[in-house]
Amino acid sequence: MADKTRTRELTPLPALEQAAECLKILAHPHRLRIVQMLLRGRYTVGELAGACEIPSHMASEHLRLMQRCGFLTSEKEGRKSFYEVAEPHLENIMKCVEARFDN
Amino acid sequence: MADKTRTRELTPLPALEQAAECLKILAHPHRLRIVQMLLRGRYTVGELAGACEIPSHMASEHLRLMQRCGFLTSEKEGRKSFYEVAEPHLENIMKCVEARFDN
DNA sequence: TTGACATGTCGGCACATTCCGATATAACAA
DNA sequence: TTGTTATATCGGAATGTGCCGACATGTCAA
Repeated sequence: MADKTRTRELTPLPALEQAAECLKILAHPHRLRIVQMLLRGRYTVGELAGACEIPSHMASEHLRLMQRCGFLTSEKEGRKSFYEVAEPHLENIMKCVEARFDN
Repeated sequence: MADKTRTRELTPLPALEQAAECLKILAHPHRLRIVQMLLRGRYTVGELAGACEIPSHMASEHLRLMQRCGFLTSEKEGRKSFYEVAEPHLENIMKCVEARFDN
């Protein structure tokens, strides 16, 4: 085991296929903004839609997509739905994105 | 400036659009493997194609795509082309992916 | 009840992406 | 030269995604 950096095993292809699917879901400006907001708190569909400047039924579709793949969870309160982050690794990936693209 | 964690500015939408384009390019199992290998060394099209188990002309297309967006650079040596990583942030993002999807 | 509001779902058009065969170019060997 | 190897590029078929209008559901207020 001379040089761990060079000889470390490669991630198996099936795992990379999973990773690619998750990245594809994240790879959308409105979904990135939604995740960024939800990492800071709990928001309704309408609030997230407003922040993305899109109609709320489209925010609802993005949220459904991210809920189906385990990124988010939701809770109904009256006629509002509050969403929050369910996948803890989103924070790290978002930090990478911010480190590269903020300012 | 009470709570930096909650009140930190959101990344502006144009920056998130750029981020989404980069993530979309990364969001492919063969391209992830290529990046993972190139983070460990310098490889030819044929070597990368072999590792991905795809024909080399398809590896060539993935490499061209990642070169156009600034992820990679290439150098010709005889009839071979060696590729290497040009965007330093790829290492961080790849670490996030490995932390979540390895094993 | 009626009406407004918040969210969710459906159908379809437009566009992008993936994959592949075929072909092109350029380097090397015989 | 001819043939082989390594890489790159083109065109098209199949598939996927984003976006939008329209509609459905459920909640609250008057």
